[in-house]
Amino acid sequence: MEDLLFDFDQDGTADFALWGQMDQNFPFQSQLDTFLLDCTAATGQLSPWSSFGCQSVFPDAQLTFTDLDLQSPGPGVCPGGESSPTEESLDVTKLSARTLAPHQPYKVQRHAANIRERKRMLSINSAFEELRCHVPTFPYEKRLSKIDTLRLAIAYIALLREILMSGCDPKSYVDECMKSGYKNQTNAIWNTSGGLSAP
DNA sequence: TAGGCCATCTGGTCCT
DNA sequence: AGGACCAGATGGCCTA
Repeated sequence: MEDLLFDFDQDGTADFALWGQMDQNFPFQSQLDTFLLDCTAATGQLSPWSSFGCQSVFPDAQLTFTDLDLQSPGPGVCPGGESSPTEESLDVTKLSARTLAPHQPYKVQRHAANIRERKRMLSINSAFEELRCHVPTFPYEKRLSKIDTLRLAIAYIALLREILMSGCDPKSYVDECMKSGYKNQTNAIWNTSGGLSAP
C-alpha cells in the first residue's frame, strides 16, 4: 500500500510537479504535538533547523510533574487505554505543583527519562516534517510516512546529483528522463513502501 | 478485520 | 552519575 510512484509519464504536468511544493495533506499533527513542541523548543532541544516559534508551557515539567501512582505498571500498559498525550499534558498541568515522592527514586528517574525520550522523539519528528517539506510529492498524495520520506529523500538526492553531474538544464534533464524512461545511476526507485531496490 | 504506521514506555549501552 | 541514543514491546488509530 501507499505506493508512491513518481511516474514521469503520468501526465503533462509531472515535470513541474516534481519541483513544486509539496504535501497538501499534511495535518499539522495534534494539539499535543504543538504543545509539546512548544515545550521542547522552550528547553532548547528542538532540531537546529526547526522554525517553530513557541512559548514555554511547562519548561520545568521534568522536575515537577508527576503523580507516580498514575504511572503505568509495566511496558506499554496504560490504564484505560493509552493515556492520550493530551490527557497527560493536562495531568502535567494539573499536577505540576506536586513534589516528587522521595521514596521512589527509580520511578522518578524513569519518568524523567521518559520525558526526555519523548522530547527526543519529537525533535526527530520535527526533523522529519522539515524533510517532508523538501521532498517533492504530488498534491493529491497523502502524507508521507517516515520510511517513505527517507526513501524519497534518497531518491531525490540521487536525481539532483545526476542533474548536477550532467550539467544539463534541470528541466531538460527531466524531459530526457521522461522520454527515455527514468532510471538513475543508483537504481533508486521513486517508489515508496515497496522499498528501494538495492543496486 | 488485518496490516501499516505511529507514539510511548522501558531497559540496555555508550558517552561526557 | 546522568543524559543521549537505541531497539524491543505494546497498544491505538487509520485504511483497504
